[in-house]
Amino acid sequence: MVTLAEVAQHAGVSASTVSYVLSGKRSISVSTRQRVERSIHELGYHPNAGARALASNRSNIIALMVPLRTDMYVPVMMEIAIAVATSARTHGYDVLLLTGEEGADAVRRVTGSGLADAMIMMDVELDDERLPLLRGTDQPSVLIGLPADTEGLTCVDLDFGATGALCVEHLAMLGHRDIAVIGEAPAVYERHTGFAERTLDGLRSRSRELGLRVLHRPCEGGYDAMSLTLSRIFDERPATTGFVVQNESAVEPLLALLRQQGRAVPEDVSVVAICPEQVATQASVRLTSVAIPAQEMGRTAVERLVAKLGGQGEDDVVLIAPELTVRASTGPAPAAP
Amino acid sequence: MVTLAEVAQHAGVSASTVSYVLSGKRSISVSTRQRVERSIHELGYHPNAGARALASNRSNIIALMVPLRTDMYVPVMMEIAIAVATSARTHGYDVLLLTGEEGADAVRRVTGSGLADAMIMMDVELDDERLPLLRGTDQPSVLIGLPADTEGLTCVDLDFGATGALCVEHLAMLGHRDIAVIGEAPAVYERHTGFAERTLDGLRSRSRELGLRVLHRPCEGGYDAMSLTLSRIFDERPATTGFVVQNESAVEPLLALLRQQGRAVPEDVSVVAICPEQVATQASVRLTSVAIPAQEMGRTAVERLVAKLGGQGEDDVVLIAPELTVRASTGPAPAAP
DNA sequence: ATAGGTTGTCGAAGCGCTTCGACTCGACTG
DNA sequence: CAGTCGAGTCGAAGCGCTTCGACAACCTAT
Repeated sequence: MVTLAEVAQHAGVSASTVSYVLSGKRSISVSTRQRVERSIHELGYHPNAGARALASNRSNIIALMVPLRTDMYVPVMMEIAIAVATSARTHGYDVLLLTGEEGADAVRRVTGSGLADAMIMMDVELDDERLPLLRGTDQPSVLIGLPADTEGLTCVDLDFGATGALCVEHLAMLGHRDIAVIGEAPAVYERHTGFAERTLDGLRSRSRELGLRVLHRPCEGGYDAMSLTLSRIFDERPATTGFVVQNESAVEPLLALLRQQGRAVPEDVSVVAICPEQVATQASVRLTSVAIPAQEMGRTAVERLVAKLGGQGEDDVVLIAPELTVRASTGPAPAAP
Repeated sequence: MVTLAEVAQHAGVSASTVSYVLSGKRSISVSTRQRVERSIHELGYHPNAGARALASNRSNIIALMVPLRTDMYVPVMMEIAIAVATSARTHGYDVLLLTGEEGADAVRRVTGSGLADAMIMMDVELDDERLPLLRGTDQPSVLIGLPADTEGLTCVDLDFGATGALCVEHLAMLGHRDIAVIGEAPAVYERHTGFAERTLDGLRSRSRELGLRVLHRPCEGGYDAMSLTLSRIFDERPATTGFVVQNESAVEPLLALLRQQGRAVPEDVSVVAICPEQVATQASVRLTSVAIPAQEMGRTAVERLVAKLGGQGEDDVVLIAPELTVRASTGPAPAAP
């Protein structure tokens, strides 16, 4: 293993000079710099991470806590994780992958040991047990998701309130008056991750302004659950012509069931989904949808964190504006019979 | 930040004694151990990761390289990644998340800097550019996936050859004679990740032994591609009654199209899928399938790696035996008309 | 009683890097 | 021309930990 000292000797300078070439914290003459850089290259030198962390008190590692529940929003999570890893690298950081399993202990361990310089937490619950720890430490952190109390925290999330509003605006504009919302599984509401409630709040208050009738039903994914939910919806509100779907795994069942009942999309009923682009474009009907901007969320979180590490960022909440893409699943409401 | 020395002082012993309490590498009297442990607890001490890595030359970190392509097998990848992170923790390791983006450079960087003690590589291609590096370093590594030449490498993967064979055996046993294989997207075959070819090889050779006719067609997922592929299959082999599907995103389209054509599953045609459990159980027909054992793969990879780090493991290939679960999508072949 | 082991503890020497103060040398100022 | 300044470089002091050799203190076997 090549060390700084060997590079220094090879280049005929002192170790500290090599260090300054690497960090750029003091000026170095062009000739020296080039000589050192050539030695580094020739010897294939890589600074030892441990030594560097010890001496500088910074590890250049960002910890990323992902939820353990692998049964939900998995593609979105993965996309965020990869976006975090990729952007972190462009800022000179590596990413340590923590699962939610350890919970608050993981936070203590990582901050206590100096393993990571900062932390990104995904899938934050409204009243998360890890939040007091984050507030109590001087280690920078960014949440992806929105807890109940954001005081002293930096959060990044899609503006789910605006997302809900946007969906019903689109349907209202097309003349739909009776809207059904296929929500996430009841478990999601019970866990209070918040985003589902926020969507609903935004959607309801905009509907009220627009004079729409809204029926909300949580729904586990899959055909059986969807079938039951759908028949109940039409029992209760036969005039329903617009659907907003937030549960990815209910999308395809919904489309299949509507087809089966002889209701054409978008001629008879319109469907707006809140889901990743990929789901929207690969469904059996190309879906009008509000995308979940996973990449942007990951990238933004890293940028915020790096700013804080540089002493510049301040605590605040970044809500990403939703964008609705019109595809083939929405159209004008049918004329009343 | 609490240091070893502070713990030592608090407990009234020397620093080295505290270190030996922590590592257990020398015997310590019960009374001293208890005193030290109490001090550690009271002060909330966590060993500094950088200092430890520097002094011991081991970081207790495992690097995990995931593919950058976020468009494929994503849920499986995520499940593996989480299984790796979780198992690694039970062995005292943390996981560093690397994306494929940096390619071979990432391998050099991580091994060169001592950032990680070992490495797990997912989505290995048949002739991967990173393999020479892995062979050339003394850093232990495990691949998830199977390259062309496994000499000097440790690999973990599902036995895709046996998987293909198992699928056709099941169909043959039910009396099906004409089998169509809906393969992965052409891009997968072109990238030579290997698993798709191995499935096909195993499937073909077993079919030959069983006297089955096999028609293989690669297929991008989605409805349009599937529709085209399906009509070509029935044009060429009208007697087809058995399907093996390896492309997750073709599963639902296939079922929908068959339904639409009036072919009942499993009365008229049988479908076997190679996919994660979740896809099999959530599809519109509960699918007879061979599961991709993501958790087991991740766990096994970590166990292998930890064994190698302990100087015990040897290089070899671990092929996980496939298991076929019979559900509602396969049944006896219809009597010939 | 004495040589030889064990057991438990300590001190000190690093691990490879960053960073501070100090030093040299040439260029500029008044 | 002396004094001042900035640019460029070096030496040395740690960062917090592990680990080796040393050394008491005690036990066992002769």
